[in-house]
Amino acid sequence: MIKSVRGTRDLLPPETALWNFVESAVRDVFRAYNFQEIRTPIFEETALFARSVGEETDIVAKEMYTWEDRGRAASEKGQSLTLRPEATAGIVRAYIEHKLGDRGLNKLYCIGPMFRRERPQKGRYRQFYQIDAEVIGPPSAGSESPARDAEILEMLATLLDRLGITDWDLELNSVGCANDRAAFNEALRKALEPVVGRMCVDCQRRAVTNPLRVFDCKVPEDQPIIEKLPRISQFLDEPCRQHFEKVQAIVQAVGVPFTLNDRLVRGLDYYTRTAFEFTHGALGAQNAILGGGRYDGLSESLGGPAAPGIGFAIGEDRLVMSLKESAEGVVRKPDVYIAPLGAGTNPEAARLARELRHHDLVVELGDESFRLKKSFEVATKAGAKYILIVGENEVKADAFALKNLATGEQVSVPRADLPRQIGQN
RNA sequence: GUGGGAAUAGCUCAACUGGCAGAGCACCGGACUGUGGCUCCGACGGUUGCGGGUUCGAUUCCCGUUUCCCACCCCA
Repeated sequence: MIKSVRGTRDLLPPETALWNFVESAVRDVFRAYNFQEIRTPIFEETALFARSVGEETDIVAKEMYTWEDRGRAASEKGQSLTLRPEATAGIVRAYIEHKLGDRGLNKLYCIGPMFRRERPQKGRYRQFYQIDAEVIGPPSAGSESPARDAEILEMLATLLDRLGITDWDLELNSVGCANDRAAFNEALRKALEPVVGRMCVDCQRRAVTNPLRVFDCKVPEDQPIIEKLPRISQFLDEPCRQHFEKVQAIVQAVGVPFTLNDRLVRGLDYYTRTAFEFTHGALGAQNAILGGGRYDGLSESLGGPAAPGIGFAIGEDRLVMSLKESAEGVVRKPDVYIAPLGAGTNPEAARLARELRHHDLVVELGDESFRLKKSFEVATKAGAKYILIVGENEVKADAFALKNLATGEQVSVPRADLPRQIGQN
């Protein structure tokens, strides 16, 4: 038997209703902030991700689905292509390619699948779904303003509340600009050198490969050492420091609670200044439900105009997972089950179904070969509110037996009154 | 990529130290010929993930492999 490949999965009903619920809430909320949808290809030239996400990141170094395309002629070599591991790079590429800044398209969102070749785990798949939004534009459009950072954060708080996720926590930090980070990294290496020998084996490795990750260490014995390490906040230059303070002031003013976390670092090369993460308990090691930050130099590094931006990605798989227990009854059950009864009643039943569906009712249609008992069982199992019996007597009278399956109340309803009768409650 | 756990009916899970592979739910039929849910009865359902080994005999023990889960790495 052929099965779905490692790290991929089928999304089945009724869970798909939950996905649609999430996505339509997202579209509603984003619309209120004047975001518009963009759909970019799910594969791009490999170079795009290498240059934006960063050659040295794990994503690019070992987690991408990359292949060599066929050339135009059989003998010709094709270009290297990659399934997108994240959305920002493609959106910024489209922004540059279509000069979206000149068209005033500064607020974009995208919902779709991403691909990373990681070891699968709960809430971590090789094809996973992200909801992504970006504010990007020329500095003259205010895209560099702390007001944009704050607007994004407030929008996310609104979205999570709207989805019924109440126990979230917003963690906020600034990772500064490139210069700040270089100075900080240097200081961090120096500070680690004399103490790293007393730390856990993981930290000893991190100190060499990725010193920033030392801050993620959970070993209790290491905490006193980590507490004394330099923080990025001490290395922010004056513009970055002011920017971050203004972001906090606005977020505070609109009443969105947050925690400063100067251990919060981002893995992708292009991030600058504001970095944030919304977390949610009960998701195991994958407690981050969404994350994002500013990427002021990304457009230029891809050969585009100056276009500061800030964006985020929501892990939709995890979001849906955290919604699962709380969200019941998202599926719309049939308003009515039509039960044709006896040979030759199918056509009349089909006519009735068509009429009722045109009235925006959800209609399930049985078959004249079913015994009435079976029709009742099927209707009940489907969760229909009403069952409509289309038998010989009814067709002759042009009035149909309509029974409320919850109350057991049954009445004869003239054809013309059916939509109104069924549409009630 | 590393370490650990798991895999048995559509679903959730049993099966003692190696001895006929089972239950609940679901599904289908009947009791009940144009009236559901409840109840009762019956039927269906399996290459025990896959491949090899040990054994008279393997769901059980061993080796390999695949997938899922947990934790790393990393990240949304």
